[in-house]
Amino acid sequence: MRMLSQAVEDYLKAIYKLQGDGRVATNDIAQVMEVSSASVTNMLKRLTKMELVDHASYKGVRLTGAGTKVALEIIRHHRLLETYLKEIMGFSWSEMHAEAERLEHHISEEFEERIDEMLGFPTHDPHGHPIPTKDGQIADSATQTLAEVEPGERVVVHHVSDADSDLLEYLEGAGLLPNSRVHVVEKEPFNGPITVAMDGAERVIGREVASHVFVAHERPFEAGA
Amino acid sequence: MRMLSQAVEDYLKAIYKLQGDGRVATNDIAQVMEVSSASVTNMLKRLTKMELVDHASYKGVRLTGAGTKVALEIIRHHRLLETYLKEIMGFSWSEMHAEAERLEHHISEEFEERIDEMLGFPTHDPHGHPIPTKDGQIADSATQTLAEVEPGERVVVHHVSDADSDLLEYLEGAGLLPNSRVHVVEKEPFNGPITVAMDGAERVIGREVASHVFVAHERPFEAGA
DNA sequence: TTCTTTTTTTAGACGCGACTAATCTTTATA
DNA sequence: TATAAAGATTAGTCGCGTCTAAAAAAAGAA
Ligand SMILES: [Mn+2]
Ligand SMILES: [Mn+2]
Ligand SMILES: [Mn+2]
Ligand SMILES: [Mn+2]
Repeated sequence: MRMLSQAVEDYLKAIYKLQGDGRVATNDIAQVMEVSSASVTNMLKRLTKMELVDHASYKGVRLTGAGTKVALEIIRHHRLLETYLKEIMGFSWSEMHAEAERLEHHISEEFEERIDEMLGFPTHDPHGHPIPTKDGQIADSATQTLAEVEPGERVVVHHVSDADSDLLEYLEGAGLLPNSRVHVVEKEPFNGPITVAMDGAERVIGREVASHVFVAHERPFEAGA
Repeated sequence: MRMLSQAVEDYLKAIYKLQGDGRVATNDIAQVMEVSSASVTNMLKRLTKMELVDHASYKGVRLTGAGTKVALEIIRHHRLLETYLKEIMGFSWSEMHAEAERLEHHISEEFEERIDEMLGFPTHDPHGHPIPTKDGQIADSATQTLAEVEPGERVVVHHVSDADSDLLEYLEGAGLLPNSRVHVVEKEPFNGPITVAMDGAERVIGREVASHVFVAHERPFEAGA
């Protein structure tokens, strides 16, 4: 396997994250990568030649087996790095993400193994995202958000969105991080605020915030594979 | 200050290391960078436009103040990383160097500060090379090698060459690392082997090896600024 | 000083990864 | 179903960082 560029790796990662069952649209890739659609088409042609994706003109794109493997490898780097930067080096949520976003492309397998070991082979990163194994296995994530939970129900935070680090700071302050037990006490109508209880203490949060908190009804870290 | 590419940073570092008093030759840069002379000329033109070097056609090149600052910043990253990788993460000599060579271009100032702090603000890397300070101060290195020391003299290893990691493994086994006290017992003529005593135990090493071990007559880490 | 060798630069090319503008294909709407 | 809008691709350009081959300049030898 020849050396892949940072750009190639980031495209594969983006496609992986956009790709559910079906195929991924050029425009969607352009949006998350913050480049023009023309740039995406150009890259897709090259990724196709490298047999990392399967692209049919005007019909979207899908990762091949090889492409998936690369994407998962980069995601593994990213999540191990995030965990290491936060747990061992004391980075904040926002610094941690930005740093991992760059370093994920530049660490060696040796480095990956060292931090994995130093962290005690973690299965999830600080957001609660599953860390792919070295051979490309990955647990699937909870899909229900706290905003969808009915009053009276008790859930456990599985993972949180990694999109907005200010939000993460807020969630940390509110105690809404992976593994927190949450009891939904009340929901105001018309997308109104939600009253939750954690460790007995009640707290009111907005519906918007709640929609970035993903929950499960059982203990989350036993749930996945 | 805009973002500089890895290539630009590595050129500046190479020029810094080649540059003594005078100017650096295109061919010498080409050799250490392992690229063609034409590539070097091309890069020198661009570095000149960026005001990082001062290049006169056919007359060699010198770093400007700004160029020196960048070079020292990268060298600081490199040496802090080497120290961190070896001391905290348990990398070997060869892995440590290769890893630092890449990561030096990709860590943030935040990362730099964290490892500096975690290491207790070291002044020298595992080779004994001085680590530039954040504001670009650097201690100068010893220039006498163990091969030049006369029998009967007692010296302290200041630093070792970082060129050959097999050699470093050997030096580590022999106990010839920075701060080791060495008593030169005997030197065979015609570039023959040198007998040294360390902690009482005698050992015979080749002249070639000895020429990669730089020594001082006083305690080295008190000597520099 | 003149010729030869070495060093450096120039000229022209290439792949990467981005861009804009124009065009083509597909999908939605009237 | 014809037309308009949205989505995707093509065409052409650019800077980066590399290359080889050829030309020019500097240094060394006769
Ligand atoms: Mn990235
Ligand atoms: Mn994450
Ligand atoms: Mn480097
Ligand atoms: Mn070093």
